[in-house]
Parts: sequence; C-alpha cells; structure tokens
Amino acid sequence: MLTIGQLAAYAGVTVRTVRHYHQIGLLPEPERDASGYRTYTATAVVALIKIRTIANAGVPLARVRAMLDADPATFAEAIQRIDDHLRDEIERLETSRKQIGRLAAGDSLVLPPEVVAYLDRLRAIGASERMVAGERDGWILVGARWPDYPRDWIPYKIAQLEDPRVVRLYRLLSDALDGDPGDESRLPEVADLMVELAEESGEEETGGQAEDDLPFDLMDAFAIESDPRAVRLMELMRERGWARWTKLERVRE
Amino acid sequence: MLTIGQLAAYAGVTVRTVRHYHQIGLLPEPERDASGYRTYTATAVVALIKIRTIANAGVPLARVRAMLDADPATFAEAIQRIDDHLRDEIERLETSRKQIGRLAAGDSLVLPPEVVAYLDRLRAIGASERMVAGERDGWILVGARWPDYPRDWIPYKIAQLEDPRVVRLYRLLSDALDGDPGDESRLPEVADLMVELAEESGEEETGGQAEDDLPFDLMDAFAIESDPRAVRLMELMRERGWARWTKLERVRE
DNA sequence: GCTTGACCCTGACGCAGCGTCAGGCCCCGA
DNA sequence: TCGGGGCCTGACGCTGCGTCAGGGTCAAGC
Repeated sequence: MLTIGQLAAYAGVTVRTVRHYHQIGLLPEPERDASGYRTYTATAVVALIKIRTIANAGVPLARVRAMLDADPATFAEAIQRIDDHLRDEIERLETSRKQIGRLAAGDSLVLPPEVVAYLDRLRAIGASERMVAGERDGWILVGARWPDYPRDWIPYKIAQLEDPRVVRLYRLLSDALDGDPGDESRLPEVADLMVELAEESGEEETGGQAEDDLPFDLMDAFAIESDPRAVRLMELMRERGWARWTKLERVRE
Repeated sequence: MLTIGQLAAYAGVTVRTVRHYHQIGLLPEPERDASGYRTYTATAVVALIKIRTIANAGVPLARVRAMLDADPATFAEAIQRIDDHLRDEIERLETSRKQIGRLAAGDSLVLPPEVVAYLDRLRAIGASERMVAGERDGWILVGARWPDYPRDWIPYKIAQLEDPRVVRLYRLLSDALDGDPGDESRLPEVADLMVELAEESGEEETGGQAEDDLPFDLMDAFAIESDPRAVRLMELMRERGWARWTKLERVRE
C-alpha cells in the first residue's frame, strides 16, 4: 500500500495535484487507514500516469475525465484529435521562434530600415513633422499586417521624390495639415496637382490583384481617420475623375 | 486615429485583451476623445504586436513588461532565454506526442502483455488471488517508471516456474498471505525454501550496475508496505545469510 | 516517555490571462 | 428617431494547481 506522497512521487506529480484530482473526481478517492490517511494500490499509479500523459498534451482536466469513461472508439478518436492539436501547437511554437528571432535581429518589427530612409527623405524635402508622423504611422500599420510590403514599395516612393512636382505636392500637404483643421482653402490646389501627376503616370499599374489592394485600402482608411480634410480632398479628386487615395484609380463611368 | 476595436483587429487580439494590458500597465493608456473613447496611433499597434510576439512564446506578461523597459543588452539576453525555452517546449510536446501514441497503440501503459501472461501462469500453478494482485501491483509500479523492465525480466520469471520448488514456494506464500496477518508460523518454512533456491542459483547475477537495482529496491519496499509479514520474512532470510527480497544477495560479512 | 522531523489531513485564499455578463453612453445609417 | 453596433467601467468566473493555516500521526533517537 502506498501513501499519497509515494503515489505522487511514482507518478511524478505533487501531493496537491493528487488531492486536486480527487476533489474534481478525476481520480477516485481510495480507502483510508485507521488514522484517516489515504491508502493507494498500484492501480492508482497507473491511473495517475495515464491522466498526466493526457494532460501533458494540453488537454483540460474536464475533457480528460470525459475521456476516461468513454468507450474505446471514442477514446481513440479523442487521442487522434489530441495528436493533431499537438502537431499544430508544435508548429505554432516554431513560427513563434522565428518571430522571436526577428525581434532579436534588430527592431525590424518596429520600423523597416527602408521606411526610416524614406521618412528621412521626406524631412529633407521639407515635409512637416506632422506629415512625417502620419506617413510613419501608415507604414507601421501596413507593415504590421504585410511585413514585406514596405520593402517592395518604398523604393518606388523614394524614386517618385525625384520629381519636383511630387516634392511640391508633399510641401502643399504639409502646409495644409499644419494649418487650421477647418481650413480647406488649399485643398483644390493639392487636388489639381495630384490629378496632373496621376494623368501622367497613366494606368500602368491596373491589373493588380484585389488582394494587393488591401494595404492601400488600409492606408486610405487611416488617412481619412487621421484628418477630416482627407475626406474633402477625396471628394475633390472624385470630381476630377479619380478615386482612392494612396493608389489612384480612374473612376469608371 | 484608431479605436480600440480597430487596434485590436490590427494586432489580432480581442478588445478585452487590450483593456487588460492597460489595466496591468503593459500598454500605456492613450488619449481619450470628447466622449471618453480611447484613441490610438499606429505606434500602439506596433507596441501591441511586439507584446503579443513575446507573449506568444509563453512569456508571462509580468516578464514581458520587464523586457519592454530593459536596456538592449538585457533585452537580447532575455530573447535568447525565450528561444531556449521555446526549444525545450517543442521537445516536450514531441515526447508528449510519442507517449500519446503509446496510449493509442493498445494499453501498453497499463499492463504489458508479458506481465499478463506471467500472472496467468501464477494463477495456473495455484497462487492465490491476493498473491497475484500483489505481483500485478508490483510490476505495474516498476513498469510505470522503467517501461522496459517487465519485457526483459518476465521471461526469466516464467522460466523459474518450471522448477517445482519455485511453484511450491509460491503456494506456501499464497497460503501464508491468505491466513491471519499475525500468523507467522509458516514463514520459517518459506525462508528455508528461498535459501535453498538462492544457494543453488549462486551469485551469477552479481556485478550488475547499481542503477539496475532500483526496480528491485522498489519492489522490496512495496512488498514490505503491503504486508507486515514481509518484514519478518526478511529478518529470517538475514539470519540465514541472505539480504533483500525480490533479488537475493548474500550478506557480506 | 518526550521530542523532533517528516508526513498526513481539511479548508481556504491567491494567481495568470483573459471571457463574459451587466448597465449605460455614443454614433451612424435608414 | 430608431435600431444595431461599438465604446465605457466594474465585477465575477474559469483552470490548475501553489501555498499558507491549523491541526493530527508516525518512526527514530535520547
């Protein structure tokens, strides 16, 4: 006969664990000796090890109990599900390891170096800090969901800055943003310039899959939520025959 | 600007989670708008994703917070420890998968077939149910800790049963066990027979490593705890020059 | 016989990491 | 103006034990 401490030691658990399993009816209460001590037989060791084997696989104790008094077919099925779950869990931890690794390898999670370079360029051409902060937040948002996007698109954005008209556009936007939030007087000029640039670049980019548009949708939404004047500006663009914001499209009509 | 719901969606967590992180000071409380709504910037998304990246690796939130305001060197060190922990955890789950598999592949965890065969043989030679139950519990105990032991030793035990004196020994023990627990009158006869068998088999087995003796120690202890007469029997054996129980040894003097 | 230390007993509160009401305000589209 | 969805602040619930608190028991040594 075994005491609770010996039982626990053989099964590799604590005494408290055994008592807990009694309390929730997972392990039947054994006989007591004269002084009230629980006295176990070896079958309890087996039962306990079986319970721990299942519980170690991440199965909640309530389901372990359900498994113990299930018929063999149901039991086997449950085992299969547990194994599947274990496989998924291992996979999850492995991707977690990769992400942790990326965290260690410089703060690429925070801001990709390409974006930093782009923001520096924006400052260099005279964009306001507000403007830069807005751009930064937008790219952070996009990068959080589609980590590869900034790397693919930033070079294109930087190249655009070679065009003096693009530079002028950013300065106009900066001035507009720094002014009174209710002052929409400078927006038509901005819209005209954007249309001019859009007409010129044409529709080379149309034909991209809808999936690729998600990040741009997000940035559009972000711009609109950041400042009420973005809404007015989009209206002005639509009047001129263009829709969307960060990726312009001719309105089809 | 983002609402709490949008923030949560971008980071892939629930609103409740974000609020919880505010409550425990893991994520700073943002500004509120006129109606008391929290208003987030994209940096919050980044912070939240960073938190989740670390927490997903199984790091408790308290330690996540400690990491967030640690210097880069300490941070890198912590990341290393997390990675180690992840590796261990993956390994643990993989062994768990193997054990679950053994559970599915027949109840080898409960009683190895060799032991079942051995118990049947014991019944066949006339051992009492009490005796068989005691043997069963002993082998269960051993098998729980050293799964390969029964497979290696049971054939030897079965072979021993070919000797009529061994059969007589088991019958004597059965009778003794089924009698009054205080009745030790039949023990000397048992001891004499055990000594006879021990003298004959000699000390072929001496030289085994100490590690190999653990299971036998366990079975000795189990026998003693099962019945007070086992203690008396061991005394009688020692008087006759032999120590231990399930694996006899000449007393060195 | 008495102490000491290692066990055993029950009962109860504590902890992480949120889920999930409850009760109430706010915003937007029809 | 009404309904549905989203926001707010509490506050209790859940799992799987750890960890006292406040007691009895057992074996060993003096």
